[in-house]
Amino acid sequence: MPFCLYFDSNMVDRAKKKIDNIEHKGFIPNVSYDSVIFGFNGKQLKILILEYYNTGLFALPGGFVKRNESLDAAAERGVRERTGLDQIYLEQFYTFGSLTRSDPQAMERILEGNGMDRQAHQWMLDRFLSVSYYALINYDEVTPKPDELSDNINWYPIDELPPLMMDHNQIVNKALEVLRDNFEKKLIGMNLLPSKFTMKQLQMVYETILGKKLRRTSFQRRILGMDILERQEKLYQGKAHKAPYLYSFKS
Amino acid sequence: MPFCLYFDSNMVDRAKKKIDNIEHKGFIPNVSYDSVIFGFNGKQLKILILEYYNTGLFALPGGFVKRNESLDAAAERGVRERTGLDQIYLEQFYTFGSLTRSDPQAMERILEGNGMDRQAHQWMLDRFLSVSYYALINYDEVTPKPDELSDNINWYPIDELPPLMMDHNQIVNKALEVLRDNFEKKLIGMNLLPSKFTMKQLQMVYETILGKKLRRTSFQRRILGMDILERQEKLYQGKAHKAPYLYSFKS
DNA sequence: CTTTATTGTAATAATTTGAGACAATAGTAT
DNA sequence: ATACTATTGTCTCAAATTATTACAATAAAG
Repeated sequence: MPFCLYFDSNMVDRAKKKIDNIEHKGFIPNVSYDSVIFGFNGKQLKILILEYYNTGLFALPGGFVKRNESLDAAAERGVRERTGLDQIYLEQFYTFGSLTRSDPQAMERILEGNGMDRQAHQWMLDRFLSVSYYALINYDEVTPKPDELSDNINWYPIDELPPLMMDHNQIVNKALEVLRDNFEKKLIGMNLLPSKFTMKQLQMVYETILGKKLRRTSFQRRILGMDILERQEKLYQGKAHKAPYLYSFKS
Repeated sequence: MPFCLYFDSNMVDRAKKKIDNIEHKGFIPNVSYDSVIFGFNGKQLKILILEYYNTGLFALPGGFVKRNESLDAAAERGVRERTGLDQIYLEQFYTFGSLTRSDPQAMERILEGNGMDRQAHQWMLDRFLSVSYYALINYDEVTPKPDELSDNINWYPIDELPPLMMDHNQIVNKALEVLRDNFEKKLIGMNLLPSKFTMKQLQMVYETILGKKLRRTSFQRRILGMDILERQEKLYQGKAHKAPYLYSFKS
């Protein structure tokens, strides 16, 4: 079959645009984002994991960056679509770009499992760099929604994750590392709790994320000393002991 | 001029490869890296800045990621090419992806200034995400080398930077922020010094990066208490006072 | 009205950090 | 030779911070 071996730059432009339309659907090629969405159910730290149709493959929620969309906006859009929440605490933490991270075979299985045309989505089989974000959300406010390619989306405790596709387990580990590093420095614990919470709940969050027991009195004194909490009404839990105060974060 | 409006996927593949060769020269499109290369001359913290031929434009050293090269390897290659050094302390710190960061006009000036064909390098005028790294190197061991597009490469004190193109000033600011956050936590000060150094030199590094004076005695006690230094021979500087010990980092 | 588990805060002990003090030098000046 | 000067390494004691214990104040149950 004859094919033009030389074409002028005008033709190149047009061909490129054409191929972009066919192949990338207006997305930036070779770049994706993945998000590690953390929630806290009162006892355990959990993250949202997708399961793709008919494949048994588990993955982090993620997606692609539109040509006319900022990177942050793409990640925000993704988390909003999965959780239904606006105004999410979201932080970029690393960009993964090893040569071995992409897995075209797994991607093919996902396309097949969804009955999608392999050729029309060939660009998805290419190498991708993943810009990774973590989000902290209020577990109780969320009804997770699967994406177009997936069956299922569920909370998994971070120490009971299934094997994830590609390097997603590694991404989760890095997210945890960075979260722990940033947790005290940036005072972001509130994002995992409802707007009003007890000191005990806050302490549980800290203990779970830092992975160690904290002394109740020191914790209370330290947090109150930071002058970031506002004391609200008492919470009567119907338990036979002193009722705790509720607190909310200032500003 | 007639142009094929529909082509089968095989043709798409071949066309894409062809266009990649013409346009991206084997690089991943829409992704670049930039590096903030820090050095310490004994008094000031400096970074390496490029000046492009005939444009008056200043920029961070950077480049593109080859299709068969990991992201980290690309950044390492870049820093190695600019500094001549192997085994560099290099850390990825953020990926910049706003819609406004790319500046095709500036890019055109650079291509023109270098007498390069605008059409053949049109891909460079597209939108780019920049994965940014910072490097800490031993100032005295380096003879910086300009890249293919630039005239000049020079050390600039971080508080006397010229206006840089695109969002590069913002990238430097973020690098400084992250460097300061990581500095004590990761004990990376040694990378800015020769392998043997005095306590005073190390203190100067800490003071410069943290931006505050430290108490000599407390600093010495704290650092020695960390048990990360090995004491070496004394350094006779020909000065009329007690000679300091040299230290090196353990392991 | 006593008991129980938990909460809020104060008091005290332990540890870390700050700020001087001081002896030991390596060269210079006398 | 001897005294002088600036700097270094280390020690001591004070100040501040953090850990641990103690204890009174509940809210509901028995």
